[in-house]
Amino acid sequence: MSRPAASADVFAAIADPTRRSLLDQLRQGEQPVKQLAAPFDMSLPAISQHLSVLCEAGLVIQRRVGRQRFYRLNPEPLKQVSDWVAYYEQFWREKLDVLGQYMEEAPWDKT
Amino acid sequence: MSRPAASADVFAAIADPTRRSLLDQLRQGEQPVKQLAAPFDMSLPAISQHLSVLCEAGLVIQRRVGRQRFYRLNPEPLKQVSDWVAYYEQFWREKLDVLGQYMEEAPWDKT
DNA sequence: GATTCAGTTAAGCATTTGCTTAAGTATTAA
DNA sequence: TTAATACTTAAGCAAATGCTTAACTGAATC
Repeated sequence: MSRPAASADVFAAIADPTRRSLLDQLRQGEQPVKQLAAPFDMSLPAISQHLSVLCEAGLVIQRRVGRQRFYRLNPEPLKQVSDWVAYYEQFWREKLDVLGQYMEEAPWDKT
Repeated sequence: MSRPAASADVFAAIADPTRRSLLDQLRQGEQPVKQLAAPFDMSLPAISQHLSVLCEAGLVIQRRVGRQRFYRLNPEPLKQVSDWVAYYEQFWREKLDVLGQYMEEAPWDKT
């Protein structure tokens, strides 16, 4: 595979809620910066900076069209996160199973 | 369910590699701080601070036994991460599928 | 050519983060 | 009771982060 661009830490990239929102928004497809920035109460440079963090993490890819910059999702690096968290999946499943049983057996306050 | 303790941001908690290591280590079971700290080239207070970040995120639970503090994994909050990343799973699968086809058809350098 | 538009880059700043060493708190052991 | 153990908390600091405004670049339009 053609080396995923020396990616900076993906975990750090998705730590910021604004950046996660940007990724979420990009699920709808490739979009120019202005459109991506619209939902945020934040300056354009701030968004631009977030996008370049995502870019360095390999999570988005830039494409220039005239004076616009379209960004699109490149979710591949998220596999690292998925793989890491998958190890824990069994643990919390166990835990929820046990809790589930517990809940069934204990008919008091469940808030 | 008994409210997961007003948890601070899980994504931020797992952004730090030391903290991820601590969690990884805790998969082997409950351990006192000294044991958890052993593999790291870092002061005990530093580890203690990382553990309290994990604690605030609800990812570990403390138990006092004599003068020791045992920490154990509480992976439940990771479900947030798992759920979030799951949305992207389809995207990168698509992508890898396409890439896979491409690779099969292109018998040149695959480093 | 001059202006507008889309966006980035630069500079500055307040806050947060990740560490350190030093000091404090329980608990056990001598 | 004194000292050692197993930590945490406090204080301080350098570096990183997330934002801002101002200045720049490059493409489209007038």
